[in-house]
Amino acid sequence: MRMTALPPPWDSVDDRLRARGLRWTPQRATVIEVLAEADGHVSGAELVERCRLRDPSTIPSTVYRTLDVLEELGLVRHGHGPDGREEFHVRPVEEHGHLHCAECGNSWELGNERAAAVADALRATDGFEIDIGHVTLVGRCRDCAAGA
Amino acid sequence: MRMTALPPPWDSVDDRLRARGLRWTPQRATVIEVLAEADGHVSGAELVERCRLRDPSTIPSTVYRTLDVLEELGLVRHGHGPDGREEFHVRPVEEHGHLHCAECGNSWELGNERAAAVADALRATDGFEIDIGHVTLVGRCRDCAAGA
DNA sequence: CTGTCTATTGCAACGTTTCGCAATAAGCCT
DNA sequence: AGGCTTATTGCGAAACGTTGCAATAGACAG
Repeated sequence: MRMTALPPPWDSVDDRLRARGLRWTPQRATVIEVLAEADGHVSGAELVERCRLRDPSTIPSTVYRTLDVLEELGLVRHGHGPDGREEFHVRPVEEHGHLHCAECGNSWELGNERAAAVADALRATDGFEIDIGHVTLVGRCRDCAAGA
Repeated sequence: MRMTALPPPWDSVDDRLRARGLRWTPQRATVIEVLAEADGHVSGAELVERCRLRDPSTIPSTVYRTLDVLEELGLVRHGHGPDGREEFHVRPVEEHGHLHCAECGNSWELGNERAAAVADALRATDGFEIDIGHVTLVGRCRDCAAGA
């Protein structure tokens, strides 16, 4: 039924799972297919919904457990949006963070170099290596701060 | 039934509510009493549980709604723990952040001055005024980073 | 003290995510 | 192809929060 082969890094997931004593199942294949088409950010609920589109018998807990496994393989990373809900970084091409303005509600990405400045500040004071992509930093953007 | 008056800033909450056209109710009094004894950090679930101890008829949604109101008055601030769950900063004596090591699971507070370094780094690059207390920064602590 | 206005409550249902457990089915060996 | 082992699944329940709505009850004016 599948017309095209999955693009890397998704093409060899089945072998990588088996190499670890884990198993390749149709449910996992569904999640992988959805992820392969979803580069960027997706919430857990979105992922479940898209899987259900392909396979109406999809069970949420299976999706979440598959995501856990894929995170161990390094294929996705989970983080948390401004409201604390789960958010998955798919195929993280580049490390980046997220900013969210509590006043106007807008969000921005925090690119590599600028994220590095934050990471450096923490490393210098605490020796702490922050995972900048894990949480959404909340505060007020330049414009809202100026207006208040 | 209450033996002692509430300490500031809790002593005049009723008047401050009324001054805004809001109301002083027994349910809100219960939440205030619990908060007055809980300086520091408390999760939403803990707050509900402690309220239920005083008043078994406590309803969760009422507690959460009261917390929203108190946040508007500036008496509490909500944030998110490493797992994204809600966490309330009660009577924030000093602004501070939180660090959590994903490897060893320990957590630390990020005091005023060190938090300022992070805030400065962001302000310099984006003009973004971070609310450092809102989220728990996740990463690896000095020891875990060294060991890996 | 009574009446009016509307903020708040209680309740029930929902959304997101996690967990335990018994049944199923991958993977592998012969 | 058949059998064994155990990773996964499906399912139900639970934890944490949020939301809509009708009923209740603060606050204030007269």
